[in-house]
Amino acid sequence: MRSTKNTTHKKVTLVDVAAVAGVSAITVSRVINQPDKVSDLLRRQVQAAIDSLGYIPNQFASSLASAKSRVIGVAIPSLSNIVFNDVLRGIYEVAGKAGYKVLLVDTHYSPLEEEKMVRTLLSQAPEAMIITGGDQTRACQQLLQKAGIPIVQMMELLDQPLDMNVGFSHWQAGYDVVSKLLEAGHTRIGFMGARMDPRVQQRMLGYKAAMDAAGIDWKNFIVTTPEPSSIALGGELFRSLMASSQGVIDSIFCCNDDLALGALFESQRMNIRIPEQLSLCGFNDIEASQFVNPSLTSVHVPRYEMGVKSTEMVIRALSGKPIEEKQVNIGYEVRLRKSTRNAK
Amino acid sequence: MRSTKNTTHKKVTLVDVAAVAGVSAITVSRVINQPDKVSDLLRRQVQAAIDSLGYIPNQFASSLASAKSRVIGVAIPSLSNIVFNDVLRGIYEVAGKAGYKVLLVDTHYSPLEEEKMVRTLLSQAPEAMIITGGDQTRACQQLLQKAGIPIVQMMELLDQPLDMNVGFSHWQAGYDVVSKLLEAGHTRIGFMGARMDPRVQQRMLGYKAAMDAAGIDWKNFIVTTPEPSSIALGGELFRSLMASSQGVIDSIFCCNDDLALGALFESQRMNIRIPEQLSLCGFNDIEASQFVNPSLTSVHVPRYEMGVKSTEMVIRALSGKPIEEKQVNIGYEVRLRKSTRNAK
DNA sequence: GGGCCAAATGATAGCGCAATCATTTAGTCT
DNA sequence: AGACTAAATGATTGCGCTATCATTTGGCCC
Repeated sequence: MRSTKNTTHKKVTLVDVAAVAGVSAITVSRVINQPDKVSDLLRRQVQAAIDSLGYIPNQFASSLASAKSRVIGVAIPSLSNIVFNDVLRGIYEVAGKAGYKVLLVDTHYSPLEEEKMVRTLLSQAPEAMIITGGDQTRACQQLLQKAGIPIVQMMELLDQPLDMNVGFSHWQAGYDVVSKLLEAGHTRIGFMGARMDPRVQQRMLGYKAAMDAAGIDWKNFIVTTPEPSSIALGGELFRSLMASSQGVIDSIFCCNDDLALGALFESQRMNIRIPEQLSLCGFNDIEASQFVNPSLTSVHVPRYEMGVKSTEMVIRALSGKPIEEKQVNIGYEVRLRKSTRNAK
Repeated sequence: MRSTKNTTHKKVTLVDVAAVAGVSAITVSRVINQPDKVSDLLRRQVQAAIDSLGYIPNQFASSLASAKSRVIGVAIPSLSNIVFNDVLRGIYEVAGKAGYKVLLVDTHYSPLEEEKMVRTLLSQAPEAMIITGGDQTRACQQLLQKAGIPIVQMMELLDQPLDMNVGFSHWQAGYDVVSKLLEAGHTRIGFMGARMDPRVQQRMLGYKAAMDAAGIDWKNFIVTTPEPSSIALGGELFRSLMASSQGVIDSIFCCNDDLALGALFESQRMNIRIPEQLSLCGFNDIEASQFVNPSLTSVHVPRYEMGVKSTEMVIRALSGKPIEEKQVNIGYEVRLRKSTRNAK
């Protein structure tokens, strides 16, 4: 493509802008990065040159020279799981406002994949990282620690965080759910689990602990699968649990709301009345849970707030301000709704 | 922090690796970027040095020197709307496999925000862009065109794409839905719309066109709101539509499944029987629609495939191969389920 | 065995910007 | 008015890497 004008298609650089504005390159740089260090007159002049040339700074050059990327690396285990939507929204919200870009990767619930992704992320020289949970490979943890940047591990409370930690105890939440069901007079409490990632495992361990504490044998009350969770799968697991438990169970704790909704819809098709014949409890409290009929008892988790808090913490760490608490318990709340009855 | 070893905390560079491996810097660079151009011996030697030093390449330096970012910029209107999850999954999948990073921004359904975000994105020198729809500001379009990189506008079919385009006709889909309802004997067809972004507008125009073609007055059959869509809102709009239409409508076309589910759940609470008293149709065909009772008639859209196709197209364009079709109609399918009855 | 070619490796330069330090200008005080 | 300070602006240099071209090495042919 030829151009008769002098507007070649070569990239516009700082120097070009400086030439047009009749100033030095560094002044242009200042107009962009520290506008208050430049006089009004020059600032206007330079801004005009920037606009007329359509100048866009080259972040690579900038980052290379300043050793600052303005990037926060984020690793989540799944893009399909809507649970992470809200977390991401919080992260993007806070990061964006503070002038940080977010580089997001999906680890597909695999520590090995995660290690590879973290490598990729680190080569972008992120100024901080937000990652999910604590089951990184040893190599991955070393990489992260060696990076010497603020790190938040989010979603669950960890015994030995790499750096900072925002989350809640999934074990305790599982324990609490079962306790509530026991209080309401249930005794034969089933458990449905899918994907079985570390957090689901914790919920299940909480379930088992509470059952053990109540002296109830749970051996025939559990169905799990490593498959990714879905409403469809919830229906299947429900059928399978009803079959294997010979129909004696009086309630089910589902490891998440997808499974619980699947179970609920399937129970409707099987003409099993919820909660009269069976109480149902989910986890995460997604929007549908509140509106489905009967409304679904679930564990509400402040996901958006978790994203916000995680991001605020890394940004605070970057600003050099002291961090009050390296570990933040963001909490949760068991919300009893109509899918669980009082069986006493 | 002092270190007695010679492993200072200074960043490890290519030169350091080269020194340890006893080769020149450029050879290390080749081991990383064009391994087959280096002899086995040296490659192993260098790899050992890389591993022992924990070297991670600095992408900024690399990108600056090579003028290649290996980044694809992606702009979507909302992180909370699960519809984009599937699209993103497709994008990340294909991009990741081809060695591209994805830089994602959320435009909050605002062209102005989008323009700002596109600016940010462009300063990262993405090699290609995937953006949503066609309602960019004029300035934004100019920026994009000036960037001279492959661009896909996805989600809807556009009359004048900036470059490439992957999507389907929301107008036609709206028209088709109403046609099916008419065929099934419905005449008083309502419309519920939220957010009213360009694609929802198109669906509504399709609805109106089909109603006009059938000679049916739709004036009192429409409720819309600029608020973001949700199940809760679906319930509210449903009540409002039932009130304003004086209960004469025999079916409702909801602009998406969230609204439809909200309407369905609310109708259950209001003891309105679906589909006996009222047919209900959604849009997008999210997973819940298939499993809710009664199952929800909806318009199935290949979202994952849309993400995949969009990304494949930009990558193909980047590889210099010719593009068969600059515009791809990804299609859709009206899936009739139990929430719509045959009223004839 | 001399000459030739391809493969392997290296030396040099520069990508576009900001850190650093140097210089100029304007402002203030006595 | 002179001396000093702060604010504004500029010159130089290098961030870590890769493109480009130059050089070396080894293999092979007649």
